[in-house]
Amino acid sequence: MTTAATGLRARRRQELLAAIRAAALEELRRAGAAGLSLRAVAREVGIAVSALYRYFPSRDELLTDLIVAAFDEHADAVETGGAHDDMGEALRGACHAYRAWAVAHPAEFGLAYGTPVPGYVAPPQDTAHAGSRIGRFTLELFARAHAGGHLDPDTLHRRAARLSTGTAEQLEAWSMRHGRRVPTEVLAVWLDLFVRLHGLVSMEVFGLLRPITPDAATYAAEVIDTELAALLQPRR
Amino acid sequence: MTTAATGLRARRRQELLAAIRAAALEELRRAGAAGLSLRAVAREVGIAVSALYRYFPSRDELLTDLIVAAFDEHADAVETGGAHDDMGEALRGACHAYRAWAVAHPAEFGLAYGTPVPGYVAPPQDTAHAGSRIGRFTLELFARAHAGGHLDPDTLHRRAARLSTGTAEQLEAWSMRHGRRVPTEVLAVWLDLFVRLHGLVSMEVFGLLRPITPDAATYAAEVIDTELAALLQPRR
DNA sequence: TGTACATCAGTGAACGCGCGTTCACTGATGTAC
DNA sequence: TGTACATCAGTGAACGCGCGTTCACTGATGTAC
Repeated sequence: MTTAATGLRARRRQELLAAIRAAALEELRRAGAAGLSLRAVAREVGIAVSALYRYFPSRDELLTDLIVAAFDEHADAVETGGAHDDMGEALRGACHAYRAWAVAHPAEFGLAYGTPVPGYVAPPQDTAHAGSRIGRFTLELFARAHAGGHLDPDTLHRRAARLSTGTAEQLEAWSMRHGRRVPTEVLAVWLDLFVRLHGLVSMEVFGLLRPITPDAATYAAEVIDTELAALLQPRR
Repeated sequence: MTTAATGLRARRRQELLAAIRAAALEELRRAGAAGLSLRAVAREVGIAVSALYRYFPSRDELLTDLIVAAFDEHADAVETGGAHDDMGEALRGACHAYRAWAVAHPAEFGLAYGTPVPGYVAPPQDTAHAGSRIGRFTLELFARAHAGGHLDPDTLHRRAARLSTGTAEQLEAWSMRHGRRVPTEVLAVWLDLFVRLHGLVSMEVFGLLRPITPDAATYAAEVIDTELAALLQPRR
């Protein structure tokens, strides 16, 4: 007799899986990726250690799961933040969401984008898709902004003037691989913005900005404004 | 009877200390900061574990020592790279040295600037001085470039227009603390460059650029060129 | 609806391991005279 | 220069601990008839 559309066992399994993930995140925050311990996770959930092996075949698989989840949540946040019809608002929203999620989830951010965990290599087939979502989404924003004539031609020209053929080829290969055809200099300013934003956020999250600008939120807003002002058409 | 100006014991002590540091770096590369183990270090040096306690009172002190050394070596590299009379060359050299050292020493870079080691907090009085050397040196370069009229006034004006009073106060407090009086917008473009450069380097070192631009060196040179071109007086 | 059997989730003990730190020790280096 | 003593660097065993993973088990959930 099936008790419901999805059986009692299946439902309990989902609940416990969620509890395990939550406890693992807690542990990640407390002890870091290298210190994440199955026994501590089990203790927190209130089950035997060995029960974890019904959910994850090894500690590394649990780590991979957390990494993929971090990428996905971060991408969800950026996509939500970038959901505007006005292109300027969309880009601003995406940038601020990128930062806001990272600041609110430093441990997950560090896990996904920080010092690699030694002795652990994330299997690319698992993480590649989730890890590239933000890149694909923001590139799509740039493509739309460019198509709509919102990008400043001077900025594009200046960037094109410094673009090497080597970089151009790599950028084009990447965008092709993700099915988005876009002028090369747009790809270049897209990556430039990304790099700057990531530098800003990782310096803040890892505490490197604290001695200089303790109130990093204000500074972050300025950097995003300055960068977008240089990128977007002055008249709008 | 003293056998030399610095006694036999003292000399041996220095040698063994150097060997311990070298082995600890090796271990850092292999196992990461969280996995750095005194026993493994002792094994590699070929001494008993307990002997390490004659050199470092605890594992954490050894970590602190490595962090300070990383900051210092990085700063040495940047100061050497920035040693030019021509201000453009000096800034370019410093930026490239910043990146080159990081790419050549990924483990040390990650230790100093990456995900914090959980359960370990570097004592500020030990790391603050070494950790701020690069900031102080590059700010000095900016101050000289500005004094010599090498910074592009348009860029400075544009940046000043977006500068909040909050950020301005924090930046000025920092520069005062390090005894360098400089116009606020110069401080702002200095930090902007720093953030961008750090984003570039940490994305490369942590492998985030690999899927996009596998040949990161070429892209890095472009970013540095683009940024400096916008910063420096067009005529030179 | 009721019964007999199969599946499967969670248990608890055990394995072998490496860890940081302490401590009483020994033998070599350094010092006073 | 030679001797007696003090200092100190390195040893090796021991401590208590937490770890990932395996395995035979039990009892509850699900299925077939």
